[in-house]
Amino acid sequence: MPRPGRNTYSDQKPPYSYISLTAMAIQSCPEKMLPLSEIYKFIMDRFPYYRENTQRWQNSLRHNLSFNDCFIKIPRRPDQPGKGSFWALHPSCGDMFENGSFLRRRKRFKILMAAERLAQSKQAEAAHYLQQQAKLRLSALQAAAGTHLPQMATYNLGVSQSQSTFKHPFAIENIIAREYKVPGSLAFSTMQSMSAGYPLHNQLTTAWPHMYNTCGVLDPAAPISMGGGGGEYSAYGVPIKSLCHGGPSLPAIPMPIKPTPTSMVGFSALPPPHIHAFLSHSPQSLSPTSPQTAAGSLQSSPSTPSGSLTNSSTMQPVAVH
DNA sequence: ACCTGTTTACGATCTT
DNA sequence: AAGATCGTAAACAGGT
Repeated sequence: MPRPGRNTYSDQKPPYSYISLTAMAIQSCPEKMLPLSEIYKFIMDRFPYYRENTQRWQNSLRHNLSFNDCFIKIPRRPDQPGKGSFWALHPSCGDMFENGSFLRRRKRFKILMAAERLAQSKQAEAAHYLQQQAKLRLSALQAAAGTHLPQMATYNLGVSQSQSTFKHPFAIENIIAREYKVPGSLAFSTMQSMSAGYPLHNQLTTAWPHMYNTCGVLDPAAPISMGGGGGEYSAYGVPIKSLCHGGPSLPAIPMPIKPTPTSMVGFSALPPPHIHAFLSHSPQSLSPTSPQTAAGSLQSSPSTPSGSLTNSSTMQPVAVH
């Protein structure tokens, strides 16, 4: 693994996949969306390696943008003249990386097809039923014992807690600032950040607030088609295909290769991102970084040591198969 | 012409 | 070994 210089990886190839690099770029801007040219620029600015052979890697990068469901295309509004569309991260794409490596994802982010969603909804029903049963038993126990048993964390879902402190794992300071801090162990810290949930709805409400309902969750029932303007655009100028690659307008769910123990329990219904974030975090892991601004931290204090994440078991968002 | 975006194909590498 | 992921090349279409 190349050891980075103060700000960059010098001329060596950075240990990040194009997906990571693109996500970094998108995360680095306040709007959480960037046109292709700005993504190029971000990468070239920070990684000299990519100042050469631009044809090659830019082609690869474009391929990744189109091919991977974790990237969504947001068309420019009439008041945003320029070439090409904006690119953003899908609200549910955060849980892609593990192993502490940005070279390879734990699983590929993929949008579910209708049949898979149906199977999932059935699992969700079962999960809900089991949860209700557990609640009932708990209540019965409490009543019988006349005591107040501690609430199960599962039922104690604060919504606001994770929003203000948590930084998306693709935030540049989360990726680079901590990299190599403690060789061998830092990757693990980063992994914790990457595999945890995050309130991506924050950024998406910025990028396309119209697609979010009051819970801050991508709303599958959000206004879709609006006649007249060409048919394939939502009421807010977002092309349907952009929101859901190659399929109906359904929320995307990361698909693990294999169900994990936690996901097998029955939490197959993907919780809203903010709840998922809460579920995925131990209290200690909520503030993974030192207080520094999200954008621009790379330039300002790249060597600033940041707090490492504590180990916490992560909850996989969904089980399919 | 050039840029952007999509798609297909293939080989390398890694994980299970 | 099989499958998943990644990187690369290339063809093509559409827009500016």
